[in-house]
Amino acid sequence: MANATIRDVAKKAGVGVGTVSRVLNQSTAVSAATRSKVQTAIAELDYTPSPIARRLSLGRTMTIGVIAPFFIRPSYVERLRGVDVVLADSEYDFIIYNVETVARRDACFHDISRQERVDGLLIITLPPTDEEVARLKQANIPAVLVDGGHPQISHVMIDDVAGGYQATRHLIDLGHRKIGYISDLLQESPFGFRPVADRYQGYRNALADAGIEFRTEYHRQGELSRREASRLAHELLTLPDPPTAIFAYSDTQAFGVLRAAQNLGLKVPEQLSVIGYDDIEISEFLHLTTIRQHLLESGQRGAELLLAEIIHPGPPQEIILPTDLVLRSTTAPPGS
Amino acid sequence: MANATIRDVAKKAGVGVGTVSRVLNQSTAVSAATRSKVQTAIAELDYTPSPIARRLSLGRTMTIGVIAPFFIRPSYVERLRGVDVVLADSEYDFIIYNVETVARRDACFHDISRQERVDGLLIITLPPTDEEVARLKQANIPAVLVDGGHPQISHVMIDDVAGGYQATRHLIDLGHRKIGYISDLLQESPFGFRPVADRYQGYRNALADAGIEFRTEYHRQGELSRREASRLAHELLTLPDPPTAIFAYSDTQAFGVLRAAQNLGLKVPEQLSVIGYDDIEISEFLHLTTIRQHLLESGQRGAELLLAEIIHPGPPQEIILPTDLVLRSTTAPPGS
DNA sequence: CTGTTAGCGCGTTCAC
DNA sequence: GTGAACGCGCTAACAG
Repeated sequence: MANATIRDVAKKAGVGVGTVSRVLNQSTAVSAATRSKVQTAIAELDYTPSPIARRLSLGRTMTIGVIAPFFIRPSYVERLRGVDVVLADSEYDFIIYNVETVARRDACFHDISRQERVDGLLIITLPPTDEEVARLKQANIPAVLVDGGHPQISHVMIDDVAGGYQATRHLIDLGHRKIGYISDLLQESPFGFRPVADRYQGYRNALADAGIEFRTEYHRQGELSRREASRLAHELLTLPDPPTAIFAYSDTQAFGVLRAAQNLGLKVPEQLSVIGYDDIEISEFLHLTTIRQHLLESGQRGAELLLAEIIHPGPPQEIILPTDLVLRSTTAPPGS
Repeated sequence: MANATIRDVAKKAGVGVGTVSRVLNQSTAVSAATRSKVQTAIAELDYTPSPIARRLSLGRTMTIGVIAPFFIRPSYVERLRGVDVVLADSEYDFIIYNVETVARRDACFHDISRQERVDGLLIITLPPTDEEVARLKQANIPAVLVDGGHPQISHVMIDDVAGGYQATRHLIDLGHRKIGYISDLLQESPFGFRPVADRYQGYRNALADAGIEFRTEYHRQGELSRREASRLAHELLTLPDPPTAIFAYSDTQAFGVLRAAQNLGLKVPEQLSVIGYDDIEISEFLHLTTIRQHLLESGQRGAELLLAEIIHPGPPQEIILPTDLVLRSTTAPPGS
């Protein structure tokens, strides 16, 4: 038994297909009598309109694309979850474009802007180039950025400058003056992630505001892994005048710092304070003081923005989400 | 400038739309001359066929649905990633149905089997009821289960009985005779997860094979959280005759056990051996001995199975993936 | 080999 | 208020 079509319903109800379509779409111009006739016919046939036919006719795909490097890190999943929360209750489906390489990212953008696959695009973390933005505009497909900014596109970002400031400031407030920073590679980040530069900026600002001079040797950059962070921390801690506190760009890296301290026999937080960034799941277990981002919320807000923009296009909006300091047991006054 | 249609291409190339369609679909019955004419026209117009129109005409949606409780635990993300690996290179899109409650799961199944939304369904972890299976069969939509089994549906499962056996056996081989097991709730698992029963069975089998009597008081069940596991472990370890080793249903719970041991001043692995299950990211950092599942591969194999089944439907297949023992530093001979 | 035509299922004028 | 006809862009079957 093939699925019933709108024609079957029309026939069964003794009306035209136009009328059926009208009751389906809440058009008011239908008499109560015929409306109920149609509705019972629909019920009897267990009829559901075909989404694909609907899309073709409407010229809208009713799906929104989410493009992101989801599987690199858990935080993307959390953002995606926020997106899901919003979209699940909408009439939109969403399809995921997982992008783990620059090549694939380009292919993805190219594809999307040419084909009519999505009604809107949610771009997580991967800042589009000006050219890509232009192409999206021209193809007239609404887009919003989550965790990334662009003057011509609506975006919701986390205030990473403030987050970096907050972390550093916390250390300063505890009395630290010698504060190391271990970050992701500032230059070579594959997609040019903004947060890398922003958190660093926050670190610098906090130092400056407190009248603490920035020391080049206290800033180490490396690939985003625990192992590498551990190596970097070891360098920092074996300096002639080592820092008494270390701020790590991510919790993962903070764990590397913890490991290095352990290897050197340094007690945390008595002899070394450590603060991370992200508040991933395991951080609570390890009592890591860290900066929490409102990841789920950022996904939600992004999806809401996009939905709104699909309805009425407007000027680019900007939403900035704050960060929270999560106080646990890896930070304390120096030499306590 | 609206996107070019097949008609525009036909006109520009001076041929009929049928011919254009033929070169698009690799039909061999086209002369080299006209084919190249068409291809240049396509290139000049930057033409891409409309997926939606194609779908309507074909009667296929070219998308496959993936339904799973993704965001509850990281392991789902890993499976999903495997799915993505396979589907990204296919012509299928995939859309995710995130299911976190039984109600939503039912709604999801209902929806999918009625509407023509997907060409195939990948169901992760959520075993469908017989009625749901029947409905899928009737709606003629291919489905495969990942991390779940059903006699009438192709599935790829991880051999959790063997995994539970492997974990327990490892402890026995080290010389332990008093082995506790902390598991998820056997009865009340919301969706009736199979792994819960299977790992328990593996535990029992290993015990039996080694001639060790099962002791009820050594088996504790509780909700899947570190906190609860910690509480349970505390109970176990304060028994008059406490176990010398504990097998935990998940790494998360194993961390709870570790915490309990720490609180009681028990040295791991000298005074207590602990083995987990999953090998989540942080486990390596914490040196947890555990059982690793081939999660990504299970997603891949599932997607491959589904794709194959969409092409030629056949009898249900079964793929069983082994588990690996990952030896680290939380297990040792008793009293070592 | 290739042009033409009839659907795919629905939304939407346009007359009645 | 309501039915009939047309079009969305493409594929497939049928002539030629």
